Amino acid sequence: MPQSDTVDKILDAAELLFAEKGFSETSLRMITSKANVNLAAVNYHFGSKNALIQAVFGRFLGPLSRLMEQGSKDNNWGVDSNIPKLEDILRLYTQSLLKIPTSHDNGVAIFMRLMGLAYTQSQGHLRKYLEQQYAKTFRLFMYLVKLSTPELSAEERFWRIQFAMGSIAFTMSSIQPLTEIFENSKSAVAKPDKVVEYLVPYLVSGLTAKSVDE
Amino acid sequence: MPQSDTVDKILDAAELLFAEKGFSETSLRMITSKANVNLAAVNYHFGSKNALIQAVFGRFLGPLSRLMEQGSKDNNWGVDSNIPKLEDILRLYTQSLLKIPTSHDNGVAIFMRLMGLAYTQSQGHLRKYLEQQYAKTFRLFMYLVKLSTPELSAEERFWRIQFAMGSIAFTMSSIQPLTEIFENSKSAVAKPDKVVEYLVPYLVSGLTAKSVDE
DNA sequence: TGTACATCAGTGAACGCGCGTTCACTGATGTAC
DNA sequence: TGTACATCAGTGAACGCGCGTTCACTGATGTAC
Repeated sequence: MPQSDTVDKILDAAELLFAEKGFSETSLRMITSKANVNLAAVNYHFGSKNALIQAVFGRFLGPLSRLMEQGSKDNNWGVDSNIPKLEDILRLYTQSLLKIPTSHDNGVAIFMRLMGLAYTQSQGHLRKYLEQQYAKTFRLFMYLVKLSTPELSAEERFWRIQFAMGSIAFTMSSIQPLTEIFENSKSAVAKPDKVVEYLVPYLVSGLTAKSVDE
Repeated sequence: MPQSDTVDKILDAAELLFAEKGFSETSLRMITSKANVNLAAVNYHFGSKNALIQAVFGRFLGPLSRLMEQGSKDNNWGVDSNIPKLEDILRLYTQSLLKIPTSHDNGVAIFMRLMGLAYTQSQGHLRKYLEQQYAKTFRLFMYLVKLSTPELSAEERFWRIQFAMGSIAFTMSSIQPLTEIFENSKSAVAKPDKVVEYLVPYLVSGLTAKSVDE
């Protein structure tokens, strides 16, 4: 045991409970008792519940955004009129998701669920934090999609990206009770990499559909 | 003024506040003070906060599910090998959404936001209520989609419908701060019927994409 | 090497607060005879 | 028509509870001289 793993124990427990119940519905008492640490330890190490929520996101979004930006750089996308194919962008981004190091078995499903919650639960502080921290990654994504779908109007592209975001954030977040995800699910169906296989062609086809503007 | 409009005043206020903040984050005191009614009136008329949440959904899902089932019947879908086109199914369903009578100007955006919240916030009682009340409507939809996409495997169809649900539920629910939806938005972009115009071809194209199984 | 002090992770108990719900009560309207 | 009672919408105040946060404190480890 390292000299202090209290911080990680809190993050691990909080991640699971937030994903299962949501932010407001998870109390610090639930988190600290699951993590086997003192109630006051959260405020000692993180300062507040809101700061803990942000730390949970930072722990996986940091690596994720680095993977995505590195992948884009490795492919020289956007450099010297090197235009990426939409499918390759989506595949890089979804594959990056699967590569994040996680502390639980179903880490990816939990991350997707958390991203879905971040989108829909009105945690003003969290929205602000995510915008500040990851605006760069998001703008890069928008730029690459723009390069690969020149036929779309800016407005239609905007909406289609929103639709696609919805598909992704929702997918594993709310289909079935999370208990089924946590327990070793009987059906192979819920395996994240399998779902990604289904997701990419769906997204490509939706994003490149014939425009209604035409 | 009718002899008692307290019930409606509560539902109107609750609908707006739930859409804006979420269920757990909205207190009965916020609702009753916005509605200008007594705090105890919620428990008097509805019995509990959970029952109020369900009533808010019932008020618009009732008409919606009737519109959808009637539309399907009018088209004779599924009768005498009368197979609907996927685009027509989606168009009927999204048009039904736009037809629900609402008490506010942005009623449809609010409904979509609420559906998104119902999906993602872990309100066990709400999930149970929706399943009980609207299982029939949902099964009809699944059946029609199955008729119109015979080329998909059951598994891939299942996932694609989940993706599509995600797009719909998310779309207007979380794109921009709701304040912008409530205020007379400067951009015509946020108009629900305009967005539906964009949504349908996206969904059709995604749902009918070439299967990865092939 | 020994002593004094500083730092820091962690703790147990309590704080005030806002929450959903309950309860005794009011006052208006309807009903029976 | 008048009186007695029942029904029902609504109310004001209080209830106990769980919440996030705070605070004084402990004890182990590191540092200075």
